[in-house]
Amino acid sequence: MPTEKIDRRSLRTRAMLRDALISLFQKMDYETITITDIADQANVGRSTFYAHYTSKDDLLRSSFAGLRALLVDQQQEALARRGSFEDRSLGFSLAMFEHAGNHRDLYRALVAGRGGTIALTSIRQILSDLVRNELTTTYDKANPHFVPHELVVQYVVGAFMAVLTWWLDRRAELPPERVDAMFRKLAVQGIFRINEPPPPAVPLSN
Amino acid sequence: MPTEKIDRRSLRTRAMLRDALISLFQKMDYETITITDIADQANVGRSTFYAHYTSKDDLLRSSFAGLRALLVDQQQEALARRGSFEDRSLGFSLAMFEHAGNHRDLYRALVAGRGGTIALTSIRQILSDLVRNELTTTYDKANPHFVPHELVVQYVVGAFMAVLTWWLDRRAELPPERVDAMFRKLAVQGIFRINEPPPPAVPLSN
DNA sequence: GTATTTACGGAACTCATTGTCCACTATCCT
DNA sequence: AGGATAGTGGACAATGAGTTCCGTAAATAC
Repeated sequence: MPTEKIDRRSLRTRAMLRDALISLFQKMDYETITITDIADQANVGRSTFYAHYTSKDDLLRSSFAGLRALLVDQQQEALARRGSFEDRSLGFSLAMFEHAGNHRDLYRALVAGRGGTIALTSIRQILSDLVRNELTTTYDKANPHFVPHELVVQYVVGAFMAVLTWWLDRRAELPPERVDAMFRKLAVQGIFRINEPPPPAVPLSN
Repeated sequence: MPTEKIDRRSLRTRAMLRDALISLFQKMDYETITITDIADQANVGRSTFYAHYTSKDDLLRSSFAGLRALLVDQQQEALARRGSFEDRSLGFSLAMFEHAGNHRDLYRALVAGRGGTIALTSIRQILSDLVRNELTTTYDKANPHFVPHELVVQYVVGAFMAVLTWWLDRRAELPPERVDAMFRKLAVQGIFRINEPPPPAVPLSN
């Protein structure tokens, strides 16, 4: 069992520190937040902070456990569905857009500053694992030995992260389903046709 | 004329500061570099630094002028070429891979640390401008009013940056032409087929 | 070539933050 | 209840950010 009975006090203060960081995130840039700020906001001694986390980054990184679980679920569910390849692929996408949309303010604060780096890196890491896993069960069989596996993973996740941050910067005006559909159309058609001949000339007539 | 005759001494010290930062980049993380370090490395007074730049970030950002010019050239050249849509599209890609490959050590140092953020953001900005410009002359006509213009820009640039950093992390083993080809195949086919029906079922037989 | 303008150096100073330490207290666990 | 564990708040040295000032050096203007 992974739960090694941690003292309630520890759990409490850790939660308070997490919440404090999230609160501060909405008020100021991540970089300008100091350990003192966090400790004050959490009503906790500064030395207490160091008893649990080694740095701001450490604290931030530790706050991405739930998200991973959520996305893994969604992926499993999508893969288990019937339907075309595109319907079942990239199952994390919609869930991620929705999650980000629901916590829009937080995410936008995250993405904005330089501190977004850690957050985005964490998310990127989670998504990379998902995509990598998904591709081993699908893409590989269809397109063996053509483009390095990991290149496709990075391509897809990079594109996704870019669309996600763009969407958030735009105040998430488009409904999640729409962005999701657009992203996946771009991505899936790009990924699964690389063995085919190039597309025809551009249809200027219509 | 944009050159407002700047004192030679200024030009010299600015160059020395730039070089100093680049040197230090190879030795230590961007975050751990201090203004003092830069000034020392450049053999310049610390106050002199502040006479020219307001911060480390400011200095770093100012070091991306040449790159932009190079990439714009490449794009123009590629667009002027004859050939298929894919051949002419995304003309910055190969140039960027080659530039990064030639200055591999520097780029890898840039990408590695957290300070890469500023560098990567600068590059991302440059590339976004290029792609946006390119799409207004091509993509728009082919796929009007379907996916927001800017979404495609972000999608492409995000994917590119991800592939680029992955490639650099891998010590740039693949030749630039290869990565370029792979990236553009993924990107172009993904971008220019969004009006067409979905791809056929996966060819498991072969 | 001289005068004027501009940049440089370097020290001094203020301020904010980090990270560590310690003795004391509060809380939990069983 | 009593030992273990966690939290408190203050003191501490160390580091770096910016700013200011003034004497000196170098470039530019004419």
